[in-house]
Amino acid sequence: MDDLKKLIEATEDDDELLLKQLLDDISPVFMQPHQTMQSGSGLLSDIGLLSAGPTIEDVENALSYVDYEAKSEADRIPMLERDYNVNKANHDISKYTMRIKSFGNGMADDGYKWRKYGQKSIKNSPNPRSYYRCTNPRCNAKKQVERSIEDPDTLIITYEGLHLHFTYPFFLLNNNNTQQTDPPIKKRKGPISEAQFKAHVFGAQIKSGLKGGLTNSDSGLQMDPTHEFDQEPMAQQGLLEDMVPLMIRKPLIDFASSNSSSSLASHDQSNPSSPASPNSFSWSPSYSYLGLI
DNA sequence: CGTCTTTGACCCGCGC
DNA sequence: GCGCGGGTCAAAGACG
Repeated sequence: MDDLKKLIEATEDDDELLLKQLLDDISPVFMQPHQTMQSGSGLLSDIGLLSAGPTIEDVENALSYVDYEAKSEADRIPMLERDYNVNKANHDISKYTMRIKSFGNGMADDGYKWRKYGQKSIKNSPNPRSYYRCTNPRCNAKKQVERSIEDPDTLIITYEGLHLHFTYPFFLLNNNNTQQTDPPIKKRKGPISEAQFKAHVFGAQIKSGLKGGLTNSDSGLQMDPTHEFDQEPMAQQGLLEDMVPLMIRKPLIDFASSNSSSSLASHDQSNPSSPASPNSFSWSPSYSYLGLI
């Protein structure tokens, strides 16, 4: 509960708008996915389990998609090592663990802004693990990064929770959403209600997680250039951002619905140079907060 | 001077 | 019940 409270407090007041958008997005489209959602009895219950996330299958598909992309854009994902691991507890994935080749540099930089909140040395490993949290107060995403013991060039990155960056941007696709609000982010003022918060998260999860089922893989990447993307220096190094976002993007394909977009990205991104260091890793928070929802 | 990172302390779940 | 180890907090420091 405390966590929830904190999160709520952390949200900004323009969240209401965002919430609305998110809620609007909870359309059948989002729900169609895999069994995780459908099988569940209730939407809420499913979500409560966090099952709203993509399934392994989705991830795999997405990754294969990545490969595909790499061929056409050789420079974009070259450093990715396809080898990846997906941890999942049920059918859903609430956490992504992947290994990528970091050719020496800060490959852990996914272009998003994360705030490092801890670092720990891992037993039997000379390499410390770094903990990152998304800087956007509305986002509970966390990320962990550590260097592989066996291969120093390999980074093990784990994303946990839904990263808004991975979701919103993609909803802009096709439609010009008229209302893109991009609310300028103000500093938090009033907290939103718990219900709102949940709804918010809920919506976000659904989006991002959404499943995959989407069939068209192509659309995943085609986002409308007009939006914030243009300004977003996202994939500078093509790393996590390439992977994770893609994983989620692909599935989203049709979600054009949204409008949400917004801001999040621009907000955090203002600073192109990302803080991530070569060995940092980050992950995000998560569902646990809602845990309950 | 504000923001972000560092780092040790603290918390908590888990296995013995 | 206790110790270990991973995850988080938060004060202090570094940096721009």
